This record gives sequence, structure tokens and C-alpha cells, in this order.
Amino acid sequence: VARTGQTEMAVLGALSIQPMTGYALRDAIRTVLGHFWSESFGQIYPTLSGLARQGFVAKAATGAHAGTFTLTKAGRRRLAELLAEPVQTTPPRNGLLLRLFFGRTLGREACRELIRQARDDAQARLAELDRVSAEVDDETSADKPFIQLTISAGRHSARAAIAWADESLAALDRLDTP
Amino acid sequence: VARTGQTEMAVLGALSIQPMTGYALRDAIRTVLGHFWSESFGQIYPTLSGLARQGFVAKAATGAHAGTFTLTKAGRRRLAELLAEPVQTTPPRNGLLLRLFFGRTLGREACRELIRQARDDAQARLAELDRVSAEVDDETSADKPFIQLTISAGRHSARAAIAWADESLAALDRLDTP
DNA sequence: CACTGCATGTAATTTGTTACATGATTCA
DNA sequence: TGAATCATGTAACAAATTACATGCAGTG
Repeated sequence: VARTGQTEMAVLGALSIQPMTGYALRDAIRTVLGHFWSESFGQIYPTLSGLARQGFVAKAATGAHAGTFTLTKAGRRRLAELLAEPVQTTPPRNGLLLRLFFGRTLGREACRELIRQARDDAQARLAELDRVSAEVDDETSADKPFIQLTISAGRHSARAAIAWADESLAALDRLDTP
Repeated sequence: VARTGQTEMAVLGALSIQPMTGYALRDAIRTVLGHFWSESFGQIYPTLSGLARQGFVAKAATGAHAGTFTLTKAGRRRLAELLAEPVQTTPPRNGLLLRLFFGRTLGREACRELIRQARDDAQARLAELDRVSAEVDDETSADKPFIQLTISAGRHSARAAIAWADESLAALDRLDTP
């Protein structure tokens, strides 16, 4: 069961910021990269084993970081290599829009409910990102400006979703009372 | 090889708007739903066979629509059922943001290039959606308002991407000349 | 000492993509 | 009559999720 470059990139990248155990890695990917990335549980350990076998990461046996996986020189090179590869976009699959497209069959009220739900989700996402952004601003790290870039992307996207939802709810209301 | 509800929904939904051959279906999903949905080639025929076996679609043998797949009564019920199911969101996997997050390793200029690329893509997407929106506005169909909803979502998202890209490029420039 | 969280892994299953294979029809 | 497009499918492969299984360490 070979692993793909995508998962490798996330794992190597996370370890480039800090040595971690597999468990902590999973947690970091969920909480830190969670806004734009995800790895399923069963991916991480096999990927780590593979990377270790190829000499890209090493499990520290001693010292303060005992038990954690560390990026090797070769691993750092491999990461740079992977990052330089062209971005592969995943084919879009938006279940919400698919349902709205067939809104005539689904019914207007159900559509409204879906949109309201999407609006609430976006609102919550935005609040969370605002919180995280402020938190990141307080720490000092060479990665900070890049992290803020990704957070900003999430905020723009959330605000767009909210604006769209409001507009769409109004448009649906106009359908009922022409 | 059982098929999932997601693909079924897209296929039944497309056929609810117009009877089509499998080939046309693939084309319609690519061009009409393409902004927010995709089905790989090898999914459509097996799904159609499955739906036919269950009596949700029928291949018209005669008449003007000979050779096309048509939604049956049961199929229409099944579609309503599927549309009513809760939206399952796919786990996020944004290769662009993953790379930017590790921007320190990737390098500033490479980051800029990625963002410029993303901006161009969004710009092209927006122009295309504007075109499609105007096109849809001209025809008269009961589906029109719902279709416009999905197009509007794409436009909001594209505009957000452009604004984010501009902001981010400026932020990266400020890093170089503090 | 029971419970919670840390830590590591495997197996089964689902899902989806790519590439291949085939034949009919249309059009230049 | 050759090339392109329409049309239908299958097989091999790749990727990812879920659920299962296990053990240790700290703590109330």
C-alpha cells in the first residue's frame, strides 16, 4: 500500500517545523493545518514508516526529543522537492451546490435551510480563524507570515460564503413574493 | 463495485432536467456542473447500469429520445430522497495553502509565483462564470433561479480568491522591504 | 483500580482514477 | 476513406476512510 506525495508533503512539512511523535503529528495536522488540509488516521503511521525506511525521517532514541520523529537532511531535501512540484487540484465536489442546483426538486424551503446552515458554518469558521490569527500574531516565528497567508485565505473564503448566503436567501425570498 | 449516493445523485439529477445518453451525461456533468462537481469517466456507466437494474432509470428504445436514459417515477422519488440527505462535506485538501504554509522552505519567490497563478486561475474562472451567468439569464427555465444560485457561489468565491491573492502579494512584498 | 489520554499499528472496505478496448457514425 | 467524435464499457490500480486491536502511563 504505497503512499502518495501529498501525504508525505504534509508529514515532512509538519516535522520541518517541529519534531513530533506520530500521535502529535496527527493532532497537529488536525488542529494547525485543519482549515485547509486533512489526513485520515490510518494514513499517518504507514507514511511515517515509509519515510523512515527511505531515510527521510528518523526516530530519536535519546535526548530531549526521545521517541519523536525528526527530519533528516535527506528529508529536508525531499520536502523541498515535493513543495516545488506543481499543485494538483482535487476535482471539486460540493454537495451543497449540487443540491441547490436541483433545488426545484428539493424544494425552496429545504434550500433555504441548507443555505442558512452554510451561513452559520461560515460564520463559525470565520470567528475561529479570527481567534487563531490573533493567537499567531502574538508568537514570533519565521513561519508566521506564511501561516497568516493561509489564515487570510480562510477568512476571505468564509466572508465570501456569508455574503453569498445572505444574497441567496434574499433571492429565494423574492421568488416567493414577486 | 457498488456506487455511492453522491454519484447517483448527480446522475439522477442531471437526467431529471433532460433525458440523455451516458456520453452526453458525462459531458453535461463536466460543462454544466463542472464548477462545483465532477465525476470521473469510469463512474458514470457503472452507475447508470446500477440505476437501470434498480429501475430508477430506463433506456428509451423508441421515439425521439431513442437511446437516451430517462428518469422513471421511482427514480424521481429516489432523487428526492438523496437530495434530502444531509450534505457530506469532503475533507479539505488545498495543495496551494499547504505549500504556502511551508513557505519558509519553499521560498518567497516560489510562493509569489503560486499566488499569481492562483489569481490568474480565479480571474479566468470569474470571467467564465460571468459569461455563463449571462447565458443562463437569457433562457427561461424553472431551474434558472437555482442555477444562478450556484453560479453566484462560484463568483463570490472567485472574487474572494482574487482579493486574497492581491493582499497576499502585497504582504510578501512588505516582507522584502520592511 | 478504573478511566482517560498517549502511542502505534493493521485490515477491510469504499471510492475514484486511468488506461485500455471496441464499435458505430459522421464529416471532410 | 481516413479522422474525429459519439457511445459503451471493463480492468487494473491508487488512495483514503473506518473500524478494529493493542499496550502503556498518569491520575483521580
